[in-house]
Amino acid sequence: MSLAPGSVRDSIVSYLSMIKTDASVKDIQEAVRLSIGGVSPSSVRSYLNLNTPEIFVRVSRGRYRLRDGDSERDGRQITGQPVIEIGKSKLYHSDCFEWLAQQRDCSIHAVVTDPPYGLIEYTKKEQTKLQSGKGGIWRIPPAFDGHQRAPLPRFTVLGDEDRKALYRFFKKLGALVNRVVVPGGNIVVASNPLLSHLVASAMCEAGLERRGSIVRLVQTMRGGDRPKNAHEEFSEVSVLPRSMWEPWVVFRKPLEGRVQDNLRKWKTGGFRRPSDERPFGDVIKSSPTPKREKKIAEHPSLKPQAFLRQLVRGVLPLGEGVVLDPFAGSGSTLAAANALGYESIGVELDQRYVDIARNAMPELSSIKIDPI
DNA sequence: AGCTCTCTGGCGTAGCAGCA
DNA sequence: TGCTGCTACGCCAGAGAGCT
Repeated sequence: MSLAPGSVRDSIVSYLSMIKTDASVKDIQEAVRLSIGGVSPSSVRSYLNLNTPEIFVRVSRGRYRLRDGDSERDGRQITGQPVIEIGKSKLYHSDCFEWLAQQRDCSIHAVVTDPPYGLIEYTKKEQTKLQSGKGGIWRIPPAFDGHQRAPLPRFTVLGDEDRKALYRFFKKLGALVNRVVVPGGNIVVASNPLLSHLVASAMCEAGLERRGSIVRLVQTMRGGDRPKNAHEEFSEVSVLPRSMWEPWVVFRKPLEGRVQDNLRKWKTGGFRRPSDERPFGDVIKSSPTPKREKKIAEHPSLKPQAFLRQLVRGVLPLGEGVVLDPFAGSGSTLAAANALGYESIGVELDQRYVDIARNAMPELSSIKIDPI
């Protein structure tokens, strides 16, 4: 009998995580048999043994349990003190899902974040390859004009299962955020034209209201190409539209009463106008992230301060409250909030980006940007 | 971006040695 | 004697790289 790769592993892990204690090899074998059918007993024994101590702990002869979560293993914290505190900004080194699960209801007023898309691209393995500049699924755009370009994630490598995983990822995020954010709070999530519909439907299913998109007008390197192997024959064709914008999907936690009630009680329920005369608009002219900012914070998807500050300023209608970035990266959103005098919290899983954020946050927030 | 080809490494399985 | 620990091995999905 041929099993799908990983099914024995998933079955063992699922059983041990369910019983939350140790079990005998015999019990584990029986659980695997009930779960996925007849499996060679030696496969189960072998799998347990080969993955001890990474995944399993051998409690005694013939007895195994699941190793405790990552947070215990690599020193990351779920709650506790922030690892970086600059001005009114705090950065926690943690898994944001674990971190959000520990937070009080209604303790955040807005969320601005650029989550990891593709997921594959942001796994530890692919990140290591990206940092080493060799291998991996990050695509290096051609240097046709003599300029070296930064690696881009290849969203097209996502298959059906990856898209389902992405949907689950955003639904889980939406549910956690929905509890932690106050009624009327804005949640703005960076996306791209190929995946924004998935983000929107998952977050809405989690209970958030979709409130349109904010368009970051920026020339990207995605799409626009002529048909492969027929460039000359179809020189007038672009297979996929060249992306000249980036959608930031806007959600709102359902209001409690009227907008004015929310504004009085929670300080949320709308966007802050750039000026008395101008409403907050859904198109923000932008440009690629300036070199000097990339030099300060070497993160593959760093967004420019000029753009982030307009966005972060807008999400707190009265300029009061706490802005959260659960995928803080090198802390650029926190830097923008700090420059505006807003209170902000970031959560970042990767120690390397936390290390970068330590210097990047004060440096990015001290950059002078011309008033809007 | 997307296709194709090569080849690595993860995974499942078989089977033997040794322990309880 | 039965169960567990451990090693070797083969398969194949998918990573990596090159090309258009």
